[in-house]
Amino acid sequence: MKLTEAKQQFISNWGAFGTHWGINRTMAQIHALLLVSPDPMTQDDIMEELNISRGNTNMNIRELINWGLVDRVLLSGERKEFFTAEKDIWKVVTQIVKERKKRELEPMLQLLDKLENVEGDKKDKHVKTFVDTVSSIRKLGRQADKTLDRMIRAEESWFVSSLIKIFK
Amino acid sequence: MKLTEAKQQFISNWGAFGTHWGINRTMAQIHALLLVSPDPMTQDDIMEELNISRGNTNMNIRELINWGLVDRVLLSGERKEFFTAEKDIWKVVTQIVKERKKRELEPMLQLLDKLENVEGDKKDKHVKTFVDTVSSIRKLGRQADKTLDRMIRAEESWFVSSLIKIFK
DNA sequence: CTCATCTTTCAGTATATTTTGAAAATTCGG
DNA sequence: CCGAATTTTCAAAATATACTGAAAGATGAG
Repeated sequence: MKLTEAKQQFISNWGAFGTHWGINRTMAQIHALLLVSPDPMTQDDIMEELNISRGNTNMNIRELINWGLVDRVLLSGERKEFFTAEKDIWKVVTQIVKERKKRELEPMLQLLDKLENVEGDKKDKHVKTFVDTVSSIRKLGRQADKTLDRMIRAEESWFVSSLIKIFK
Repeated sequence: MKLTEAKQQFISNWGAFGTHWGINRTMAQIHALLLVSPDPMTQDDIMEELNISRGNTNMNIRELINWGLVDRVLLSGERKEFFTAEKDIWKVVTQIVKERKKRELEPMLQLLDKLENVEGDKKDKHVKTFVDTVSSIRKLGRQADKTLDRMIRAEESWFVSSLIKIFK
């Protein structure tokens, strides 16, 4: 397979993959494109390569920057802004975990804490099932939260090094 | 907070949470409802509680069954079908991981294997960056795949017991 | 076998999300 | 500063996704 085709496939599949994870297609595709591009690219480069509008490109680049996955780069002698993606995949994963934890897990845990204190007689099976379910989700969630914290703090690749040895 | 309100909040927030993970709102809500319900429920119970149509209810229950998160239950003396959700949260997580691994991670790894063998001179920086990126994603993915396999096979709660001690 | 009950399907409709493109705002070299 | 180049915004349009409800299909008690 030729590079052009391979690149095409990578970008298109990464986009589809992203949609299963609550990330929109275009955002994932721009990220994929930057990941496999050796040099920083401009908005126009990206627009042309992916055949998308200026507005769409701009919005999604901004979102990628918010997620900490893409950086604005200023090249001397150039008026335009250039963009580049973090290439260290471990850092990418860490960054995504960090953001999703903050945006999704933490608020959910706060809610569960509150819901666990529902009024009512625990002998009522409706109350009991509710409290038990909420409580077990909360406990698992808290544990996941701690584990992810550790992972984020780890300098070295937790997933790729520690786990291999420990669990084999 | 009263049980009715707490239940309402749990269901509604679980639905919103689900949408960030590629699961549709209704499917997540039905799951949430069954998780906090002590007894199995019929389609009509679910329709009424969530104010959704018969067709929608039916489709989403089926999907939950496909995912292995909900079971059809036949109560003796009853003509109707009843539904119940697995309440052990660890099992729920394991089941979800298993399905998503099969549906998403494995096909992606197959693609990456193929793409890593792209034609072209590795001295060309475009080829090099592409191969390096694909290769590092593939390696991390393979590792995740193995780790998840181990997690799925584990009888005991890998997340809640092993990791606490090992990484503290 | 019959028929009332329950389940499934799916075309049409509604809703939500994404994308466009042109206009407004900003930036910076001269 | 000026004005061309560049970036950003956002209302409208396009697309994708989810939901409804009625009709068709399946089931099982009698």
